[in-house]
Amino acid sequence: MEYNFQEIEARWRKQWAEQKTYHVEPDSTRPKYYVLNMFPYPSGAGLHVGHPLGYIASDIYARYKRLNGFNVLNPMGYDAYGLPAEQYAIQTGQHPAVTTEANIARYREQLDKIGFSFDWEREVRTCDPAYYHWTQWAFQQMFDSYYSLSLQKAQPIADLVSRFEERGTEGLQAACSEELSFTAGEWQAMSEVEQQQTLMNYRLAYLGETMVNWCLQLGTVLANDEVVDGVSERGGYPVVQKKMKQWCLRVSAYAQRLLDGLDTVEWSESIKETQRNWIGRSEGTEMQFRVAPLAEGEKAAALPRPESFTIFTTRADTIFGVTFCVLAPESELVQGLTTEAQRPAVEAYLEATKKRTERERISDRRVSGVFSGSYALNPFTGAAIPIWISDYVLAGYGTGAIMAVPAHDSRDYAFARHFSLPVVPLIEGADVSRESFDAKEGIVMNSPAQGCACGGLELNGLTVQEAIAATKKFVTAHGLGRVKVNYRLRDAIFSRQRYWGEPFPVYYKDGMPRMIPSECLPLQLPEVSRFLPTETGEPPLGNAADWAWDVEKREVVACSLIDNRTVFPLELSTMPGFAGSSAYYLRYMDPSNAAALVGKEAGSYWQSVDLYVGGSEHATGHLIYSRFWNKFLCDKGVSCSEEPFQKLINQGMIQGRSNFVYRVKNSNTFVSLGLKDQYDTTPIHVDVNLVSNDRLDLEAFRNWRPEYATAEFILEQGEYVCGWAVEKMSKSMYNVVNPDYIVERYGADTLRLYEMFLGPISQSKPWDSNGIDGCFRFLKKAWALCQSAIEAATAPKESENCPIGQEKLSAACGELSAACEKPAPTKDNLKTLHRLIRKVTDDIEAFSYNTSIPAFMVAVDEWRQQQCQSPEVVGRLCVLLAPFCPHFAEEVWHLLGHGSSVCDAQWPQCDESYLKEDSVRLGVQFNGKVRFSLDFPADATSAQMQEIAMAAPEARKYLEGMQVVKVVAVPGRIVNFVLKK
RNA sequence: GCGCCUGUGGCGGAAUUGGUAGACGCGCCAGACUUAGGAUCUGGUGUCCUACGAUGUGCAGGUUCGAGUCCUGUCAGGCGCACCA
Repeated sequence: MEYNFQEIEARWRKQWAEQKTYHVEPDSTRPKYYVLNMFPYPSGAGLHVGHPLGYIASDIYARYKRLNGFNVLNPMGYDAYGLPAEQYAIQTGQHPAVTTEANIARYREQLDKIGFSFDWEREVRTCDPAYYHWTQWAFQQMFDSYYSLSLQKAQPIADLVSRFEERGTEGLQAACSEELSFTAGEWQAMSEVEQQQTLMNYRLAYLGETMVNWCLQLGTVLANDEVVDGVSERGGYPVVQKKMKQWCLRVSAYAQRLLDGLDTVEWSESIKETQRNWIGRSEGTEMQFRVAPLAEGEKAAALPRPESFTIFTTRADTIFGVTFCVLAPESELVQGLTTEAQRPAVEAYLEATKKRTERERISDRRVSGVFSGSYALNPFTGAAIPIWISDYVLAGYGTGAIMAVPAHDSRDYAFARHFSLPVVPLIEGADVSRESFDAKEGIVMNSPAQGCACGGLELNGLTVQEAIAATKKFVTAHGLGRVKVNYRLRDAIFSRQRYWGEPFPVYYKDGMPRMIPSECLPLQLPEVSRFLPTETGEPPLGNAADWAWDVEKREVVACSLIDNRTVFPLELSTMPGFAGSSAYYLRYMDPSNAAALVGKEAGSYWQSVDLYVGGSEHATGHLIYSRFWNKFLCDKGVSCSEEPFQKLINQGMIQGRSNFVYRVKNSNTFVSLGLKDQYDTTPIHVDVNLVSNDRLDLEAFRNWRPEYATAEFILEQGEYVCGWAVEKMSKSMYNVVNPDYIVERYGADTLRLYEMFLGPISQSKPWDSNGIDGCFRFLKKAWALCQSAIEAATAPKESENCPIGQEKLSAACGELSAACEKPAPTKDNLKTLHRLIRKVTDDIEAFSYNTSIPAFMVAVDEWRQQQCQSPEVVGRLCVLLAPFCPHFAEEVWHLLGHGSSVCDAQWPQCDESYLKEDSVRLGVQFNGKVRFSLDFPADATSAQMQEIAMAAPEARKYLEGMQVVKVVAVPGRIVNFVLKK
């Protein structure tokens, strides 16, 4: 019987849906396993073949785990908030909710055709109020928390308030925007608004005046990871720095835990490294530099002149090579340290710097700066050194001030050379005449002799590493500064001036934000008259007629009712994309719980994601934010696990493989690839769906576009061969391959098999339809093998003609196969089987699916040669094949007479005894070169192998006249003789 | 500049601990069956040579009886960070 994949797949698709085969509930009698895919944004273009790559890989693992007795959670949902739907809305007026709904329907239809074992009853959508209820709730929890550095844990903000009432900031170790210092008395003397402003400094979700990445074209701010090379990741519009009041999340508080957690998870080294870079921990020293008194006749600026300032350095050992200091232009110290004489120059410089955008700063790295007029005193030597201002020092990192050591820092060096400042080398043998010596290695020299201002620190002769440690110790002991750890990781900006996102559950009273009561959540996204910013430049929610909060009625009311006594304006910005994706994996555990994000029972059963599959492009976005979010929820006792994703697999991107036809210039004639060099041609992208194995379907091409209806072709051997190139998969290059097309033509099982066969999951590779026939052929061969086994099992009763494909079939076949004698598997059959079991089991555990598919092909070929008709062997083949080709396996499983789904079968165990060979053929080498092979007993020892090899007639000609120096015999591998004349 | 990863036939890619490099698939070649084949089946296919044989995993060294695999250097490609002190 033919392998009718369309009929088979449709039937099981229906059956699985009706039987709810993939629905799961917590079950304390079985171990759990949680498999998760990064949920997709439902774009208007639908799925292309790249999307299912990761889904198939994780589905195989999910099914494999289930066959091994695990209770597997494998959910799917949609990251439904996002820019494209909103931009489409602006252009067409179509409400984003409508387009999103339509796109989701299309995605679902496409996903359903591929045979995933998703539990659709657990679907979540980030734009569903029942879902974003908990996004808003988490935000409020962060607002009501601060981070205690002594406990390394988020704590209720109320605890901080009572602490302030008792002791002020004394002894407080808390993550904050700015180090504050006040007494209990001072706290009590503050007005309520002042107290609220003070608390903002500590809240984990806070309103902050920060420099943000502002994108004018998108009309919104962007997080650091959404800006690439000074332009927006989405759209590529310019991004400028702007000071704005925005909601922020104090991600930086968790920097150390985010770093430490990386050592506990099974992620690829490269993605861990990317996160380590992004967190950017650097251990250094903060040192106080006193400011030198003004010289005679100098006039200070009007502003109060600081007595000292603090710098941050990782190279404390180079303190004796400091020849100047540099302040960031934005530093608060600049005003106070600028002398009257230098003021015009400094003002001019600050003005010029402000005008330069981030983009210009990156592209144009000319050395620039200005002298402040003031001098600092080296804390060790007391020497006076000039204080400069330059934009190569960043205000946002460290203290915004540095000590410059031109001999050992390339940026300081460039600056010193440009402004003719002295360079003092400190490392033996370092040549600093042309460039600085930046490496942290070598032996220190040139530190002053005993008896300098801070005598007792002797660095000469130490290695750099020793000198850093010695200096740190000295600095701490003498109160010159402190050891400090800095992180590059910034707080996440959490406001977006957009419509299609989660609204903030916040209203404003006296200019201070207040949370709406958590019982009133979710605060639903209002309707707006238009999706663009308002005329006054407010975010799109400014267009909503009903967007005010009535604190008495506890509901949303019309904006016209705002009186700032009982009715207040609501927040107009919305949350960014990463808000909704930060805790969705928790929601899948308990998707319909109305009382909590995730219930205690569900949470403690499912714990965390065991296997997470998705693209590596989220390394510094989603994968940082959701780890932060989870750690916070873990502190609050909501999440049960410190890390949300235990194992992470990054699937590579599938690129497009474009095809070209070559049009002879000024004609409608197209020449085949091999002959194109004989003509003057223009390559034209041709839709890859008109091409098969790089051969163009001429008829389809003529019908593709009206202008090609009369096309003429110059063929090679009767065929038109197309050129090809690997490019990004995109509509404009006509190289988008739609999975529906593959499913229609070859079936879902072939698609699944082929996507895995394409190469290692984590590698990026182009989609190439050329190989798909090989996988299709394999399934057809496997089908034929299975058919003969089914026939053998059911044939004896010729009178009852089994109508295959009918409903009653499985029951009927069950009786039949029990009644008749089944062909027993031969030893060879079983040998092939157990070798396959071993290989496939090992491969799945290692996510190396691309290598287990060849193993299936070889095994099926072997069985066909052995004329295997054993239902037992074929049955176990079905189970092995079930994760890869579920429809196929299910069909054969039923035809073999099994009543239940193959999904609930048991994964076969490998019987090692079948793998042992009686004898094994090994190469015999002389002087490292294989000369002949011999059969050895499989369990031969090294000594026995030597004996056999030396006695072999073939060996005589090599051993003659030679002296055996050494014999190496590796059982199971090789026998090697080392000979000498 | 710093960090991470990858280099194997015409192509995608295999190769436990160092042990007969190129599994499997595509493509190509030959044959069988066919009125026909973009169907099916069988055999062949790294390179050089008529053959014996030689040679071969980016390049150059090293360790070893033996290296795709280990070590050193180098080149190329990809990714991440990037004036982070």
